[in-house]
Amino acid sequence: MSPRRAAVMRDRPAGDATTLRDHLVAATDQLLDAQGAGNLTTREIARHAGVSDGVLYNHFADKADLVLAAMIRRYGRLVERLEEATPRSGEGTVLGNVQSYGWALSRVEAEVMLHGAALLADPPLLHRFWAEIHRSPFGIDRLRRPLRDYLRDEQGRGRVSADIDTDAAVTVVFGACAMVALTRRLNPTADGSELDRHLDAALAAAIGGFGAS
Amino acid sequence: MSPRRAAVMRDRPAGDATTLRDHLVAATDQLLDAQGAGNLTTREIARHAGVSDGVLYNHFADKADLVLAAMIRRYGRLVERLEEATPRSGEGTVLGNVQSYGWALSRVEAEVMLHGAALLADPPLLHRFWAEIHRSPFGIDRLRRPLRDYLRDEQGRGRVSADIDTDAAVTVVFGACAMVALTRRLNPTADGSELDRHLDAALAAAIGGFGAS
Amino acid sequence: MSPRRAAVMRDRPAGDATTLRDHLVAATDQLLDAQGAGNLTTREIARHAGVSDGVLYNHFADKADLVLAAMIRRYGRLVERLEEATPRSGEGTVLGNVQSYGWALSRVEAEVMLHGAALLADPPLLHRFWAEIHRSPFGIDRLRRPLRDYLRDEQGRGRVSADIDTDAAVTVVFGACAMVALTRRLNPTADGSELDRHLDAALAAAIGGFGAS
Amino acid sequence: MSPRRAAVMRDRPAGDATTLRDHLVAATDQLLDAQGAGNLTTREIARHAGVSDGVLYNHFADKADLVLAAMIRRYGRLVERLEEATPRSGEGTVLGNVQSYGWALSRVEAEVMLHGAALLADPPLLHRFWAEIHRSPFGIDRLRRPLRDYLRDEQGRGRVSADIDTDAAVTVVFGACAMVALTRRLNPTADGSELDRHLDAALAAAIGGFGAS
DNA sequence: TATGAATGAGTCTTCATTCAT
DNA sequence: GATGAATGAAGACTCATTCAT
Repeated sequence: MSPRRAAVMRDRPAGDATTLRDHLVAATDQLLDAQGAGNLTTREIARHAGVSDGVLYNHFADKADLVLAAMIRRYGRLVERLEEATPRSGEGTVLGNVQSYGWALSRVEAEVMLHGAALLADPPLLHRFWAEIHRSPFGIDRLRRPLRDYLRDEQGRGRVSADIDTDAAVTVVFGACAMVALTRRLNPTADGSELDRHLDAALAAAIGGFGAS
Repeated sequence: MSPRRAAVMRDRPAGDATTLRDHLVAATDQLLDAQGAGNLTTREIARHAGVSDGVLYNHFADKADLVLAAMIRRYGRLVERLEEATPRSGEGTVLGNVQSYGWALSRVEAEVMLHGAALLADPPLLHRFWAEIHRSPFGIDRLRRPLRDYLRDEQGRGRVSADIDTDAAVTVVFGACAMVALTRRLNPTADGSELDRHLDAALAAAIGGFGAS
Repeated sequence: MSPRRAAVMRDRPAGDATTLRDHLVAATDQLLDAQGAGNLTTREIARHAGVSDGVLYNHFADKADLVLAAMIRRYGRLVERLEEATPRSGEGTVLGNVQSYGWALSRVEAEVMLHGAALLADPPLLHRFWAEIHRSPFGIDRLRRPLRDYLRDEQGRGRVSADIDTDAAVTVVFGACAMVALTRRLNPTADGSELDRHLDAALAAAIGGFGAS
Repeated sequence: MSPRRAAVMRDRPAGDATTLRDHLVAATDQLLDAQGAGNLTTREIARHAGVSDGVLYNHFADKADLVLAAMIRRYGRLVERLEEATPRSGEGTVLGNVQSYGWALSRVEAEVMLHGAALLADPPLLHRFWAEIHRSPFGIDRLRRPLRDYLRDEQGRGRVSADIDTDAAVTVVFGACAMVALTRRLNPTADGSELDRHLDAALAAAIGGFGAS
């Protein structure tokens, strides 16, 4: 005599432990991707998830709570994607490694930018997101850690200056990639490969240094 | 002979040529600052400007038109503020110059970020903003030009590597400053001077280069 | 299992299958009658129907859609009422039959006139109404058909001239009745029975012919 | 030291006695023709008249007052147009005379119908119109009088049955023409000449009579 | 627990009317 | 009297949230 399951959940294979809550988060995540956070109605989410308008409130305090969960899920996915792109120290050249990591990073940033913008535009939601992120292991720092660790490893191998503040270097790389990502967002019609070359040049400038020796 | 002026404008000193249109833009600008663009209603704007609900439509096609005007005004102010911070080539050290410019830039970016986010979250508005911006001299490039020109001047003096792509270098500086600005936005309670030191370190890393010689 | 019903519908007897949609159409129909279509607000409809302002949009695309449904309902009722008044050929006299049908017709026309006016004043609505009407069997022709069939039957019996265009005759009868209906509408205080006599005279003139034999 | 004249009125030739009031009525009349009475704003009227938004209230109690004046003017024009079409008794045939008058009448009715509809849809305005019309010589009866007088003249000549109620006959003719006018309005794409033939047939049926002799 | 229609506060926008100039 | 910007009361419609079933 278990409680009623939503229609969508009833058709799932027996072993599937996906809860309706997860299902809602996943559906919201997809819609977030498709149309940004601004024009997202609870009705659309319910429709897209194949459930009734009201269930949402059985699993989340309010709409913001659901959107928040979806954004966190999205953040988690992006972190994983980024971790896969982490270069291995000692292989290739440092510049090549950072550049290829930069390409992946820039794409992740372009993707995160839209949702980050929605967050920035909604301070209370941002605050909740921020608090939630820092509860998970490493917090926001987990995003930066792979590159920092890589740079430190290369310092150990003598391929990166020993007297460099690796945290500062990470900021430089993340920043350059973010600038290119922003340009990509602002100019959707821009030549993508030209932006890639610009990013390569920027990372080369940072790694080589601008200062006259 | 002439129609009446809005109640708010009537109390102004005789010489004040501020139009109600300007007044509305200024009021919107202030509210934008105080609460972001997402939760901004026409009624709030009218109330804050001290005028009736409908005036807005005597001066602007619609709400978006007013918000756009306010954002452009804000953008113009920021550009000017930034131009004042442009370093003079040949004086001090390149690193010191870029760092002090970076502090100003980072603050400008922190300020622009909130409204840029609203823009990013509202594609049609972004499109109109973008078109409007590029109609003014230099367009968005005007933001980057002062630093690029400075770096080129220093190249001429032999204080910046001749083989550096100055556009790429600008991207690196803007990016690092933007990262710090973002952190500032995300952590309003963070220690500002620590962020300043981090920015100095990042710019030093970029200018000096990370790569082991 | 099922969602709740509107407060108004909850008090209905168990067997009552009236939907809220029907209830809204009926309420609109009544208001249309009471105050014409020009000054009809969605709030008034909701208030008069005893429901909240927003329900309307759960059942209709927009206000026009609801008003249209109400008008079509009204049109259907009138058509039925008119069909009941159709004379039987062979009985009484042709003049008497047409006159008594004319009385009914004139009253129907007086009633339809107000809403027809609203329709005429709102071309897009008129267009939708027109399209909708023609989807139902017979379309607008269904209104004219009973009288035309009656006249044809009488032609068969030799009680109406064989060389008469029955469609033209229908136009004459409908027109005379409409003129009287209009007068009724314009002079709400006029003596109704005098108008009835005038209508009788008009139909007598048409059936007898004006021309000197 | 006469009062200020509106800009539009200043350019008129010296002898032109047209008042601003008349000018406003004429402008409204034109707009009424172009876009019906429903979507008519005071701003549009003022713009079209080339005057300021506010003058209207120096010459009329409110918008309805102005629209009313325009409708009365329009009514007067139509009456005149119709009077010009009055047939002369004794000439041609009665049927031919009534048919050619009918064509003119039907066109006048088609034109009046749209504004009449607006009137019917706005009872208070209708009431004022009605009162105003009856203040002018003959009132609404002036519209019917020419045809009635013609029929009476023909009765005198023995070309129309002496025992016909000419008022009733006028109702029949006006009605048939109105039906055709309505069809014209409802089916803007309909074949005009087919409608003309239908009207001819209807008038022939009425004048000849339907009843088997 | 799921359902989905009902709720009603809130949004942008229009427009007749007013009134200082 | 003329001007035209200011006024503010509606209007249609949206949508997060509730709740009887």
